[in-house]
Amino acid sequence: MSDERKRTAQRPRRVTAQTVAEAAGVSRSAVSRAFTPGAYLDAGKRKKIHEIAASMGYQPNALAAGLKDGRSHLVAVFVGNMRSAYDTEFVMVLVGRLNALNKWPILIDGGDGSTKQAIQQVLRYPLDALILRGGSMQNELVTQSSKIGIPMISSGRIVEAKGVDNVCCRNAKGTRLAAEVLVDAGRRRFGYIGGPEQFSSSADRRQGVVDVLTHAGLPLIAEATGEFTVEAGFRAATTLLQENTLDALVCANDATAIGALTAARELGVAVPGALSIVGFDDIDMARWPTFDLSTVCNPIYETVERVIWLLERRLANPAKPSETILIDPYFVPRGTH
Amino acid sequence: MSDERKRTAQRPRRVTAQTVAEAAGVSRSAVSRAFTPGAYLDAGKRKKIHEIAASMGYQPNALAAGLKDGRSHLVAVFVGNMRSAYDTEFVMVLVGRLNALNKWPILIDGGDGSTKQAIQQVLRYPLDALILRGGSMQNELVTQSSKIGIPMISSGRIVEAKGVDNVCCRNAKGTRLAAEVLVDAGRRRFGYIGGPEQFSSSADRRQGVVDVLTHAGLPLIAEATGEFTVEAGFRAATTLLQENTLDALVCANDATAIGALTAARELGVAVPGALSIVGFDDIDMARWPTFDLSTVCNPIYETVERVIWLLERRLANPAKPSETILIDPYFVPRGTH
DNA sequence: TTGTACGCGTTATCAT
DNA sequence: ATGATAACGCGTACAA
Repeated sequence: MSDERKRTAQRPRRVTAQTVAEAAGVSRSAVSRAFTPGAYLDAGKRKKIHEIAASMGYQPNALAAGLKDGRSHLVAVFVGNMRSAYDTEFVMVLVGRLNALNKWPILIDGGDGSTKQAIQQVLRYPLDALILRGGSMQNELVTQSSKIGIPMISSGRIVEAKGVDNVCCRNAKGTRLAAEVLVDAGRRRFGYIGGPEQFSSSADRRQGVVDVLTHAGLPLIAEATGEFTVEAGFRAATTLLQENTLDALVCANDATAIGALTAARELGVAVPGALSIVGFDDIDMARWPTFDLSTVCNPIYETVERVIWLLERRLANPAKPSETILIDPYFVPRGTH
Repeated sequence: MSDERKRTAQRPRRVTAQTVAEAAGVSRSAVSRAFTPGAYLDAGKRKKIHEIAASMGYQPNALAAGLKDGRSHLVAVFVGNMRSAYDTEFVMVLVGRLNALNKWPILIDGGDGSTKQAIQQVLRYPLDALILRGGSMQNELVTQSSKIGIPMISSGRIVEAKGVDNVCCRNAKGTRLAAEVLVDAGRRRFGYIGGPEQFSSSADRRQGVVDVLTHAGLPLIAEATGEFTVEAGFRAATTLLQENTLDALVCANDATAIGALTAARELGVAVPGALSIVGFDDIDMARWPTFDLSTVCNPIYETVERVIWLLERRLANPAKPSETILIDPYFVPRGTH
């Protein structure tokens, strides 16, 4: 009776194969076989077990199965900045693909500082893999989980460590493409709005612009940091445009460019008449009629496809040497250049 | 040797408590106790075990622990529409809160049709709970998991079923607040752009507008469906404004309103001079300088807080009767009314 | 304070 | 084709 009270106060445990076996008058292993494709089992018996299982709401416990065969089918996804439109679009596509493969993405907000303890905790799960999207503070995570032996795939930032595969955009090439288009169109007075310095992608994208300008014998007249956000892009562009006469503004990403575009409009600078603005990433919003932003496409589907591909290869062969796949961005001409 | 080859070809298994115990010259239970706060264990021995564990990269396996105590700390999060800005903002906040509580969110894209099989698969995990965000096709999911006995918390859509807790915005009140502001400001010729019919929130939001207009003795001059997206809002508003003379446009959500705002600008209709436009949700974008959208706030943090609160209460007391918490929206005056 | 032994739910192996 | 049994890694009741 004390036992009974305990049982009702506690959460009722899941229905187990044992219970189903008793209800069906078969052995527990028969139930297990009924749910194992290709296992030897009388067809009628299998059907009967399935029916009883369905009526009792039985499903094999994936945790116990994973304990047995060492595969949890759980994949942690660390997102550097959950407020970035590109990163969230990326994650949503990634989640859909993982779902389709019966891999279960555990999402971790890598943004704030409280993450350190979260890292510890989530690494207690025997993860099939760890996927990193962008971010900067993940060094600890990388060392931790490579010690544990969890395969890692990083995207948006190249991690040089054993057992880490990478998928990354050719950032410098992207801005180079954009800058070339603007130079060819006759633009001569360039400004640049970058991202935070700690991101290597920031440096690479800036370098692409500088390369083209140097080659064309043009100066980079002014630059500022836009922090990768609309608000910061707005502020940076406002300052830049008030203090300089520019005819081209290359931005480190689309959010920044959209902020810059808004600033130009408020200042009465005609886009693209007097000023060209280009972004980077090609997020959904860039396509909206209000913006119609010329930008560099950082292809999400292709990148996710590569991440998934590396994931499957790594799972098939854990000893496979690490590799880095570079994705080619391309210019998307729209209405702001 | 065949054994050895197998071991290197396969993925190396995680370090286990047994291995650490051998390395430290203690029993396996001592290792377990070393990681159990408040367990009896010599302080020096605990420290030594921790050091050795750290050097070997040992962490207790959360799967095995969960198998023992019946709690996986895994929470599935079903997202009805991963392309909705509001839903993604919501999910990101939710994920952060769950992480902080050491609950691990498994994200499921409830959007496309391939989901049915995914539902089956993810329910094999002994989930602590299931959180539903919006969406429509989740009836099967609800019956399935209530049979299994997994607690569910739905947000954005009220699910009438035993064991399902709900958090939902007072949708009609929200649009009522907005419509009242517009009527008080002297607007008389109203249009409405709604969402898809299968969502109850669509009907409720429309009703709020109708209530106010009826009370004021005003007609609803024209309406259309905006599908909750920017593009559809743009198209709907274009048609509505070309075929009618309106001075107020209430939209079912912010995406729709932003589309409508863009359409008004392209048609040369002055906002807010000749036309008021209000949205619903108060997503990040509504605040951006280009839009500066007057809208109804559907408070994300408060809603997430309630979801978390219900989750913890349910976990503490699985037999607790279901409840529905209603959230009060409020009008956010900005530049479009 | 410490070690032994059991159970959590599953699947694979081994007899039958 | 089927049932008993071992093993996966852990926490803990129990005995020492």
